[in-house]
Amino acid sequence: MPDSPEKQAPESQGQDEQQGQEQPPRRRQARGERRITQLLEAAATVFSTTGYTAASTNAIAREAGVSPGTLYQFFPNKEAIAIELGDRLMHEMRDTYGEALAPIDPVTPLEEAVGAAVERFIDFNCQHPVFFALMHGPDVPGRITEAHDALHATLHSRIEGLLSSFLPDASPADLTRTAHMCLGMYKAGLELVLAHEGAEREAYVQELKNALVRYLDPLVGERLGRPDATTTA
Amino acid sequence: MPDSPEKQAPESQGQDEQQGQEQPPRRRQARGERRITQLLEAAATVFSTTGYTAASTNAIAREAGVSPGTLYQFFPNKEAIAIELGDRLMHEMRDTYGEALAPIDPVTPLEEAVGAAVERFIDFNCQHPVFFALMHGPDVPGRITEAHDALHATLHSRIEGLLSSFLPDASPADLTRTAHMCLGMYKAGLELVLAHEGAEREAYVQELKNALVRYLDPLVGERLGRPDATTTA
Amino acid sequence: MPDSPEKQAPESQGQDEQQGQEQPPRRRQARGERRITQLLEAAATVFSTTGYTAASTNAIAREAGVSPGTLYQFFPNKEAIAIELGDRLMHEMRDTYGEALAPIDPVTPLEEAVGAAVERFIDFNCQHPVFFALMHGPDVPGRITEAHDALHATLHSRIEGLLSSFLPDASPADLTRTAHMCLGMYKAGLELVLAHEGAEREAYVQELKNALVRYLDPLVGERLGRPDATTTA
Amino acid sequence: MPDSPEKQAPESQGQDEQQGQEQPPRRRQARGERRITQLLEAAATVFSTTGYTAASTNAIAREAGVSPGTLYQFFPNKEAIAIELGDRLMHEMRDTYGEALAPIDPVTPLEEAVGAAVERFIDFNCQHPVFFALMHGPDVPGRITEAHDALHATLHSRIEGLLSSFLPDASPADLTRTAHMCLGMYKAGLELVLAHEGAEREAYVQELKNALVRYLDPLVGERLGRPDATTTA
DNA sequence: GATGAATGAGGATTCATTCAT
DNA sequence: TATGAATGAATCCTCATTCAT
Repeated sequence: MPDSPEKQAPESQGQDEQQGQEQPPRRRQARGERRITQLLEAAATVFSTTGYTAASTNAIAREAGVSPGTLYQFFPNKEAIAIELGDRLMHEMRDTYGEALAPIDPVTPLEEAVGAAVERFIDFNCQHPVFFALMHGPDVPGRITEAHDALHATLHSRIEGLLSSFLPDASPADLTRTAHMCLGMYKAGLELVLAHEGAEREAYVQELKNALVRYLDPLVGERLGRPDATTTA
Repeated sequence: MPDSPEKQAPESQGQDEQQGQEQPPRRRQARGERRITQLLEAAATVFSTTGYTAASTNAIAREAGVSPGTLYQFFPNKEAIAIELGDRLMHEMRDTYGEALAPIDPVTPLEEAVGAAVERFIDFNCQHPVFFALMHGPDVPGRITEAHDALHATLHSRIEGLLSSFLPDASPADLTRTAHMCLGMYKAGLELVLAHEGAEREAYVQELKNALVRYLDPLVGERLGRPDATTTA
Repeated sequence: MPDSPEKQAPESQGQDEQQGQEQPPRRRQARGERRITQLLEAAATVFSTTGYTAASTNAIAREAGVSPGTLYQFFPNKEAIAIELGDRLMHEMRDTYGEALAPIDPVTPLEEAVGAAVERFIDFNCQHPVFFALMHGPDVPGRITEAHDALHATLHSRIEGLLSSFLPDASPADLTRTAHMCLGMYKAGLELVLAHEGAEREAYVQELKNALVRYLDPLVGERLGRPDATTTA
Repeated sequence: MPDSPEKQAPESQGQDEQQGQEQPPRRRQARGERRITQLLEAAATVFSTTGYTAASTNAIAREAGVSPGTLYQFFPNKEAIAIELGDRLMHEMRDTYGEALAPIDPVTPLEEAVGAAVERFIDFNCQHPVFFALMHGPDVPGRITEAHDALHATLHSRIEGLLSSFLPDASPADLTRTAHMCLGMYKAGLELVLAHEGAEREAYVQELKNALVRYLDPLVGERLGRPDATTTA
């Protein structure tokens, strides 16, 4: 993991520290920050192109136009790159869409909320194709991968947050489960959406929305005193 | 499929070498057949342990207790192993559960049909953990892998077949799309199911069933002139 | 060779040896001989296709339609195959063209003799493309290869024989040297001839003849009292 | 040529690391350059020992005393090594003997010119035994190898250049053909020369000269108005 | 920080050869 | 004889990582 924002010792060799910026060490940080961004962008490209497992650190360095040594000056290994990349993605998602996946007015109809969330989710993926690669991660279920897991956890908690306003009475366990199911459906749907184009893609988007709305609808029945809500419980 | 084109299988062979020696002149094929089975079992283990991408042919050979050369006498490469493995899995699924995923009596309620299919699907996966690894395949979306694709296609067509009896009026395109969605939901749900145990696992099984039933229910409402389409309860 | 050529190989059950051919053991030999021929033909194909060094015994066996084990029943290794192949080629050459490369009437003009020899040599090569492969052999000069050397020696002695009638007064050492030069030029020319087609090929054939005639002409000058044989001095 | 595109060679570097450090910032390239030289020398040894086809990259790395990985940092494969090696040989030949194989004074007698060229050619080969290995290349005629072809083309064009001053009136096609023949004879003769030692070697050298002179003599008859031009007939 | 050279174990795959049947 | 399975060392090449400069 790259140096956390501060944490940045002036290190050795101080020959160009003369010009009086208010924080001379900042300079260093800025350059390092640029390198990191550069590397992460390269990693994003490589991950989405070849997949996480098959991606090589050398390939990432090459794509970034730096030497392998440089890469290892900022990241201790491939995993760390993925983690940081996931982190930044999550931050960007938060910055772009706010704390919850969608601002939920309690009276927003479910379809609308789900529809908006799906749209945003897909948009985000189209702008950041790595997202998909990281979310699927190394193709083994048991193998726990920090990067993948962190991303997953973040997404999960966001969805949980979103759902909690729709399902205020659900038990935590149920909420967690429902959020997992939604995330799973999201991922599955996303794969189908990305695999198609044009009208067919739109059809899959709609299908994903349908699946989610229908899945959630019976659960939110109690909201606003809807009378028919008979669900699994 | 291993490259030797004879394929004169002694009929009665299962996973082990019990079968008697009816045809002495062809005994050595039997040894090869056994090796193939053994290699495929080893591959299954390795694939499920490390994932398809990270699995190495040497690891498979080692797991099977043979030399790398032996593996290559039967399979030209990793992909071929996966293909054959997928093939055999599909055959076994067919042998176990019949041509369609479930025999569908037109009056079978949707829940029942879906429930049974899900149960079987999950059972099958528990008995053949490779299935999961093969279904997820290499972690890149674009990269087409024959093995993965073949498996996918087979599953998809089976689901389509199953659905077609429920949705006799759906257009082919809709049917295909719906089947894809179901398969995606299946896969997503399976991942969750396998990630849990005991009661929690059961809860996820139920959740998967719910998701599928609710997704499909509005589509099959017209079946048998049901006017009210109220399902889950 | 009583076995009909159908390839019916009943293999290891010896009940049909009763019918009294005059030499029962002959049977075996005949079959073996056929196998050997078959293998040598396959080897010829593989050698000319991939070159001697890159040719593999497995490939030869496959090309011959037999198992590797069978190949090793007749030849102890790749080298032995090449040797036998070279041997048979030499015999065939002898059978086809007689003991010397050309029947040399002492009054045959040099051009005619050389021309005929070149033609035959090239014809032979076109009918037996392995010849070229074997003659070039493994691409190292020092590495002594029995097959290649035997072939070379045979060719050399044939050329020597041919030359001796033209150069009756040459010392053995000179004769040997001249024969080596001729063989070298032959080989070099052959390579060029084979690399071209049509008219260009013919031009190279002519060029090869020219080179040889001009090279030899001064040496045979004394024959028939030709007066002009002044060469390099 | 090794893949690093900078190539900012400090000019004065020979086989060893004498040159001073004018450009400190680029010193590490020098190490790489040294490695490349070292690898090429090792390759030269291996190629001449085992032949191009049988040479293995691992053997080259071993001979150079480095790990296989290091070799691949500079060359993508065996072929590339051969190409670079051939390139450097051609450059060295040019540096040593000038642009044409020999500076041709129009009045130089043919024997003299050919004799000098042959001497140089053979000397060069004795100092660079790889040359032979590269020139013979992979032992299959059809298989085109860049390295071998490049070397051949260079040599051919040099010979063509040399010949053109002797045969100013020859058509391009004839010139090309004649050059090919000369090169072929050179190669064949070289093989014989290298296969012998002492006086016998000298005898072969002489024989090669004879063959070439006699081959070319009738073609250059017209030069300087020599009236006696007796050619092929 | 930055470079690029270096590593060596490990990847897939092939091959000459042997062996049980 | 013939088969084809088996071998294991050797092939080429890649990769994550380290290190001297």
